[in-house]
Amino acid sequence: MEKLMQYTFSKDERLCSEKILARLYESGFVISKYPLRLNVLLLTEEEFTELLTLGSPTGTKYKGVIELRAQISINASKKRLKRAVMRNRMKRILREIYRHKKHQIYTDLASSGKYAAIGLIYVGTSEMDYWELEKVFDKVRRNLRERIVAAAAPRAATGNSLEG
RNA sequence: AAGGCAGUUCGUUCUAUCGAUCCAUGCAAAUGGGUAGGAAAGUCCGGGCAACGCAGGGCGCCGCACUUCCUAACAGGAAGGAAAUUUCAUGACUUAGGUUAUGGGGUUGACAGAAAGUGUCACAGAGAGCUAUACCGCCCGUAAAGUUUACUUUGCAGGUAAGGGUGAAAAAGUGGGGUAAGAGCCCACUCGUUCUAGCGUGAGUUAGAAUUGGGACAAACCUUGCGGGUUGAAAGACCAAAUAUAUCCGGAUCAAAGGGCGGCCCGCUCAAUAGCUUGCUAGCCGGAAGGGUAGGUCGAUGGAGAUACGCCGUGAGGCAUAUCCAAGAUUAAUGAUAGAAAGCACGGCAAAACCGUGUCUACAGAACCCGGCUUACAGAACUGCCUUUUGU
RNA sequence: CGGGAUGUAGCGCAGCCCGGUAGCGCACUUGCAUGGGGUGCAAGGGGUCGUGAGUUCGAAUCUCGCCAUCCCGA
Repeated sequence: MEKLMQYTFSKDERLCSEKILARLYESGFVISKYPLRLNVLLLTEEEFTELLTLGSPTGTKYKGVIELRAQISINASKKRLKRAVMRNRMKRILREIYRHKKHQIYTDLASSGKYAAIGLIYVGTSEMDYWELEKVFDKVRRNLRERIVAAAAPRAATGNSLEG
């Protein structure tokens, strides 16, 4: 039962704050594996709860069963993919992949006590299959776990640098 | 039956699992329902809507341009006119190739004005534009020479646009008369222009008369007529949050953000509320400038709305009645995966049925909303026309 | 979403307003000069003027429709 609940993708899981997005692309680190590109910004618990209340206008809290650990924004470049149909299709496939795989990222984040803002960008110039893209995503996710573990060890240093 | 052209319509469906968004019900959990196109595209026109501006007129700028109608409006559409082009039939001319006239059908287009003015017409050619132009040629006169004694050649002064040549284009065309040779110089027909009459709402058309008739380009400047206030949903209205008023302008206030003198810069001088460190700080309202915030609601989906039937109109379309509500996101939904079905193509067959195979099933994604235009589009169906073949 | 500009030889550009010959620099080829190379000099080749129509006797140029690229606007 709880397993099925993990596959949701509601508004609270999407990154909407302009402020955080600007910080993400300015000071977040990058994991790149063609045709995907991942911008990640690790956050503290206070920052993340503030982000959640900002997203909902009435200040209502997230009522899901599992605890949220990340917000994501999925994009496809207009320069790489000319047609709007292709851009929409790749974004939808990426969203489905993230929906099915996000619990693995959540467990990685929970093990080191971190929260994250993620920007997932499709930088390919042609369309791809769901299954091909899932393989690439797995590699990117494994890379991300190493980075999270590395960031958890010198915790104070990274936290200060993100503040500035 | 096949192919081509034009037009119209449609443009995949179902099931399972996991989701997204909106609406309704509900305290909640949840349940039920809706969810992309004909072009949503290009952003090429026209409107609605919003803010700001606005005495009236002129100039300028931009756009449009056969006629009548449709429309909220339009550079859109409908019907018509004239033209161009293509095809067929008939007639005439020609040795043939072909040319030309009339009529029918199809297609096409930003079809006002060149007799208001300016400009351009390369190269070639004698000459490229209001009574133009004489290179070759033709003709008259005259002078010289030659001789067959009425001709030839050359020069000079004229006439000539018929013939040659150049060019995209050479100053209406064809035929006849006329003449020294020629010429709309005269005549007939054709074309053009103007006028009159009939028909048509009108563009025009038909008939008659007059007329020598003054190229092309306005998608060159321009002229005439008509239209246009500017900006664009990032318009605009409101709520929340946040901040800092140094400075400048105007006003309110018992008073103060200054006044007076010399022509100006500038200098001198005088006056002023409260506080205290006695020369510094500080007060209200609106605007400019600067700073802060980066969230939400409305605008925003019931409309020049869709469907059906009836009437009017050649048609675009209009009127009346009935029924219906049919996407509404905002880091941006309308999906992903799997499996069937249907269509299509190919093969197994000569055909049908059936079976098998498949890198087949397009173009393409709302972003305030409508009316058009343009462009893209696998495949399917229907209608009209044309061509070819077969049968009667 | 709303504006604007550009497309010409392998590369960078001019010519377009006001129509008639497509040109400049670098690069390329050949020759000369040098013992050889560079440099220099001379000659030469190479362009559907992005694309499809229209106006015109004639279009890179004027007009319209498409295509591609780039730049602005919170």
